[in-house]
Amino acid sequence: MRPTTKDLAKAAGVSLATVDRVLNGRPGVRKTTVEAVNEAIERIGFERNLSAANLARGRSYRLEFLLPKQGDQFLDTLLDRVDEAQSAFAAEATFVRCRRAVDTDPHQIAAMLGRITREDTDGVALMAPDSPQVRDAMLRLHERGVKVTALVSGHSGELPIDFVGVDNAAAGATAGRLVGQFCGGRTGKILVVSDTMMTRDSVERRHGFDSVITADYPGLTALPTLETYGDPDRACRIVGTAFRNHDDIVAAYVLSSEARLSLEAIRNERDLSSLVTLAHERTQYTQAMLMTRALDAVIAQNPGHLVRSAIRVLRARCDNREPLASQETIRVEILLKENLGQTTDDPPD
Amino acid sequence: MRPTTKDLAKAAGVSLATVDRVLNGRPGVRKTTVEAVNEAIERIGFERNLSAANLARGRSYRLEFLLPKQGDQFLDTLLDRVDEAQSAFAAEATFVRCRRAVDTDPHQIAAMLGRITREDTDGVALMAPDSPQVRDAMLRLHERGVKVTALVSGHSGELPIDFVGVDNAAAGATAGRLVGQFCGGRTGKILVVSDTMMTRDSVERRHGFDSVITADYPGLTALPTLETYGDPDRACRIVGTAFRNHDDIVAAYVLSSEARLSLEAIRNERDLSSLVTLAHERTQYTQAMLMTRALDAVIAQNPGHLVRSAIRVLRARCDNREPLASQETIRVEILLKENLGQTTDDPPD
DNA sequence: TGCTAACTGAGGCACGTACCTCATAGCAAC
DNA sequence: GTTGCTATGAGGTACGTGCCTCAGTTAGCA
Repeated sequence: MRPTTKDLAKAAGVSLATVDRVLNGRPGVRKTTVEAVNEAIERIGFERNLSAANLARGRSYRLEFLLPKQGDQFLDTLLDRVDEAQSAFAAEATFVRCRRAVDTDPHQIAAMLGRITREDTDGVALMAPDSPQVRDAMLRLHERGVKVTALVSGHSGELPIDFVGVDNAAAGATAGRLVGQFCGGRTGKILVVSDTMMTRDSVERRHGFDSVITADYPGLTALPTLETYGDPDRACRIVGTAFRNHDDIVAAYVLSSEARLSLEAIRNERDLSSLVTLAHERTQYTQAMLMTRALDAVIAQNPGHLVRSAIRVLRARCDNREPLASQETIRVEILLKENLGQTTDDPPD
Repeated sequence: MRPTTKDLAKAAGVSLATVDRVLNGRPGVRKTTVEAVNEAIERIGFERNLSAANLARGRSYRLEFLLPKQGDQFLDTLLDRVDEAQSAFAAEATFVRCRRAVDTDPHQIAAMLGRITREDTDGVALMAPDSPQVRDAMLRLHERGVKVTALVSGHSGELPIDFVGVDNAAAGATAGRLVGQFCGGRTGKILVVSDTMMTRDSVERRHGFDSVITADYPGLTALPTLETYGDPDRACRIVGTAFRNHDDIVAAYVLSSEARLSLEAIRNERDLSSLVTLAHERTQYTQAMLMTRALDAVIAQNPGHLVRSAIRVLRARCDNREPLASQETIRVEILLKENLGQTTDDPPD
């Protein structure tokens, strides 16, 4: 049988009350006594029974995901995973809500953050552009005692705020390496397209991508990033112009999480299988494109893991614990046709 | 507040005792009453409080990992992860032990399995060669009421036994695709090396690899698998012979989880950076080789996830639940220098 | 020496579920 | 009407921890 607090009390030669004070960091215990209890913990190998603790505490965590409204497929999967988490974590007294910003306007998002209070929310996971207004609102929210973490895309500056997502510079570098290798010695230009460069993830990916290409593939040149702003007409126009200006485009890299718009614009101009093409995030669309080999590879992050990780980080913060860094690192995944797996939805944690 | 069993009893118009009988599938309840309770569960959205249930039940799971003794690095990481799991799952009344077969001999392993009883073990995760003796012993163990799952490498035949590991055919196919793409149109032979082809994972990887190479890269030919049997001298000898017999080797693929032996044998003959090289599993060695780009890519499976997944599957079986298939799929990971991450040890779940 | 403040012990209730016993109601067969 | 059976209710204890109160002890200080 595992030792209980009772055993611990006996072993440390103190009462249950004192054990309780030490275990829960409550005041009113002499230093020497604290040490005696800690020594006894080591000695008899005491481990808190989490089930009992949770039960007794009756504590609950009210968490909120705040996501952009734009309807790309990656976001849809993310929403599905939040839904899943909702029921999965309910058994652990963790209640997850999800709201989508009505607007991508930073002021709007900042205003939404401003309306959140400790009364109804313990923690917030936010996916939003990197702007001063948003940063400011996050900071104020944090000061009001609501725990905050950035999701998928980080924020500049020294914020006392966690980040749950991939290392986007590494993701970009990975894309760079794959494009470089897949081009196999060919020389020419690389088309780089994104919805917007307003988010930090896009900027970081671009940097990572460039660093590999310029260092190791002198025959390849990455063109300046084209921004579609989510507008199909604009996408076709600027992509068309790029192809007219450069007749030696050998590869295309779509930075942003919404690949479809950009890729379809490119497909208007060229047969995708004649180019080396890379995109981000596993969606119905990118999976289908991988299967037909119109896409050569996809750089992805696991949405389910993102969501669960954000929840774990926020819960840890609510308990004033440090989140386990190693546990919460999100991997940069590389997907080919061959390792997609059977399922449409994202695999495990 | 979440509804409790008491609320459920009231809602269903029955007593707590009956609710308990229904929830735990105990006999002595009329069909119509069972239905009434189930209806009430739906209606009021009752969810069992796991913490309370575990506490009250005081149930524990005694699980055992049985791993081969040979000391390759992948196995070492796996052992580390089992150690980690040991403490991580202790909070959930799950006690994990780990033994290493004293011998790789199937009879020996079968004998070890034969000695396991329900008295001290609820479930076993086994990593062993695919042999009739082992299969038989697994089956008998299963019949004795001990839950069994195969780890990393599966077993042929229709066993009533779970498998936790990657789809090795897909892993091989992924390797094939990468080798093909990285060769970038070059023609020649591919060296394929393994410790042994006695394990099912090696055989499946080879099949997957061949299927992609023959289908999509007619200029490349994969040579017959060289088996080192873990013997450095033998490795050097057979690899040397291969290079003497074929002067157009452009790539090398190491099938087995121990890459070092084979790669060093190859390094004796050629500068690794002049070949496209792929190996399996993330180890200190393969990571270092990736960093120097002596290896072009590594196909990996997450050891931490393997261990946790095996534990979850066994626990589910102990409770006569179905494991959540989607949750337990192990991904085929592709590692390049760029997406290794910072940490030496394996990341998250 | 007394006083105060900090520390400690004893005990109890609560959390939600599991599992036990015992009583009783209903029903059917003889 | 007795017996035997099943279905159900009522009530209890237990699990290990959190958190509370209150009384009692000790240490430090004037």
